[in-house]
Amino acid sequence: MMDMPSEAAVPTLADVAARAGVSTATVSRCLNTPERVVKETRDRVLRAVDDLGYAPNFSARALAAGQSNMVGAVIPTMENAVFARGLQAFQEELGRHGKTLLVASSAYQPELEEDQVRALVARGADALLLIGYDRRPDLYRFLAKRKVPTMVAWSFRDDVDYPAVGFDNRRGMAALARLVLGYGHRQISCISAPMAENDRARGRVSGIRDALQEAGLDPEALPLVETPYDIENGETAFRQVMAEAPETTVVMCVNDVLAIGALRAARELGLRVPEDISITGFDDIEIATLASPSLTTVHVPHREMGRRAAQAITEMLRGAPGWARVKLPTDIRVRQSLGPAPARSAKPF
Amino acid sequence: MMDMPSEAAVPTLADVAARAGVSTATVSRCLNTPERVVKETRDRVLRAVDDLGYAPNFSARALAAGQSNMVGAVIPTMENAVFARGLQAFQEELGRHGKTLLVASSAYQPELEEDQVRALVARGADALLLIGYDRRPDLYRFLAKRKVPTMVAWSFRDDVDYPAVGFDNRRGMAALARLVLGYGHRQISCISAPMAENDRARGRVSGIRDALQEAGLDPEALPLVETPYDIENGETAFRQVMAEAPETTVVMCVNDVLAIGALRAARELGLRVPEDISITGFDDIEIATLASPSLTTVHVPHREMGRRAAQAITEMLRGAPGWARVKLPTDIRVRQSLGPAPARSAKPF
DNA sequence: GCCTCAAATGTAAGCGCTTACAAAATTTCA
DNA sequence: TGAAATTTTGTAAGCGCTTACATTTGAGGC
Repeated sequence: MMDMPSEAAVPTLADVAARAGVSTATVSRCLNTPERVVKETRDRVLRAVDDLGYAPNFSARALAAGQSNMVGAVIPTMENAVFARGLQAFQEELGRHGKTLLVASSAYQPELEEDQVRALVARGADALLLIGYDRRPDLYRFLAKRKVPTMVAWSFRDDVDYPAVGFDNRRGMAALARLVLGYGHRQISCISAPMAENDRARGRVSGIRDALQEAGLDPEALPLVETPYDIENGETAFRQVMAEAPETTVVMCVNDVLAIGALRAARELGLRVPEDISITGFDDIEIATLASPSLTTVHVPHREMGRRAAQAITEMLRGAPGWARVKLPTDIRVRQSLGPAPARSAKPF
Repeated sequence: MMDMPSEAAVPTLADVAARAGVSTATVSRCLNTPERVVKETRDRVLRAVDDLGYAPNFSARALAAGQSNMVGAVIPTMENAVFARGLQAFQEELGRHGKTLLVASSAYQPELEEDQVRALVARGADALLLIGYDRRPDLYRFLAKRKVPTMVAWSFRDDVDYPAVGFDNRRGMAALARLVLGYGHRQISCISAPMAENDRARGRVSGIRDALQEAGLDPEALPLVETPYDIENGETAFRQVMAEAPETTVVMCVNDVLAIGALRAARELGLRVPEDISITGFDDIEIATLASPSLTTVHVPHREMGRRAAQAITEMLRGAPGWARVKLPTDIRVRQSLGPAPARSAKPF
């Protein structure tokens, strides 16, 4: 090995051109628009490419062509499975269209998300995938000014005219809440992620309230604890809920991770699920089936969402007219953690 | 909105220079080596940057400077938590050093991994993080030729002189196997991921054999089923193991995901864990604690590995002498899924 | 006050590629 | 058969930035 004198320098387009006896323009065309080059020349060029082990320099290409074939995504976290599955599908589909995915995570911090977005744009991302709608108008303005096609995922609102591939968090949760009510529960409590910067959490909580209202219950009376996304926090929150609203018969969590925590806390408190108390989640990630008892939750078509998002972005990049808006359906997976409301001795009779 | 005539073009270094009344070189220096510019000028330039909302074009920067400040990582899969946690830490630490992470996944396919590596290099990755040692010499040669500093993670071998941050898969598993033997088990079976292209799986299986040998048992007699990384496959494999070696008292799986599958299959078969059969995993990902019974497994310091890998790569990039080699310790987490070997009626006595 | 030397800034040459536009080669058709 | 139309290839001008090297400016010493 020992550092060859030089020679071994990385080959460039010009080297290929020289070896094939053509101009750099022709080599470039062979690589990008082969049909515009006569077969004989093309073969010669491709042989040179092979011989030299040439690989294009994407920075140069991006600079010259004014586009990078790279799309960026900023997700709240890489640490759990919520986004992993959808993102994997997103990446696969992008790959099919010759594009690369550049992922960044914001750790659920809005300022960090802004930084990451700007960084991705600076790095030349042709388009962006963002999670949910909640962010400062500034950022949207920046994106519009730079003309970076952007798409929202994991959320879908009929009333906002912006490219999106997602589902209706509110309706999905409302459907589950109706089912819960159907099981006879009247004392519903809720554990939510912080709602301030998170339209998905907000939507889900609203969904519960919608169902309460329909059932003639007071939506504002819903006992609610907010806590960051984390199993441990789910445990703590469950304890808090049970302390504040001991008559609770079902705890609806806005995501599976919190629900798993709640499940664990219930066990520690000696409460049987679902005999003594029911618990529900949202997302239907892997742990929902693994937990025991397994978790009743709202299923989200993660992979399809990723795939559709990639297709939509590809179309936007091709300058397709109109805004891609795809609303996917969610459905409910009834598992062990939800049961009929117990008759509570604490209840007045 | 409606497409402003032009004007709104993205500002460049030259625009900033013009507005600040300096040369582009000075602006560049303000951004990259501020200490080489006198304060007064610097302030003026930075104000111009702000006014214009200038953001550097990284493609151009990468092209001109010959380095991208981007490091790539190719992991076998994004779909489960094994790599997510470590990668998150890796990314955070890189960010601290002003570098960005570009992730690609190979879906456990060697050819795809090669493609991804080449793609990352073409995209200008300054350095690469790869999982495990197993890959064609070709690729290593390519990397050496292009002089891309590369580091192996999630695996560590004393006998291979290559930058690595990992742990000794073999020793880690051997330790667990010794513990298992200590519980009185003599009929050990194993479920492994495909070992052909996966040195981690191979190492772990060897670890079991080491312990068997020490205990005076025949390491070659170990019943072994290989199957791809997936919960369902773990279930199937468990059934297969029990069919082929019904006297088994403990099934050691080379990772938690397969172990979870085994756990589930055991339940379906009406076997109590750990009373009738014990099951162990490797990795200590989240589901290990969530499963019920919880999983006895080998704990891997994922976050620290990611962090250290980032530090090591940063050093290599700074041209630090020698090869960064960090071997991290693993330890055993004893949980419910491992119990004493049952007295088997099938045993001769 | 003048000269030396260091610090600050400017000049301009690329980095490797794409792509208008021009030139050359080939085909078409009267 | 030759001019026009068409296809293929070449020429060269950037894309936005960094960085040797040249130049200017200012400080310090006598």
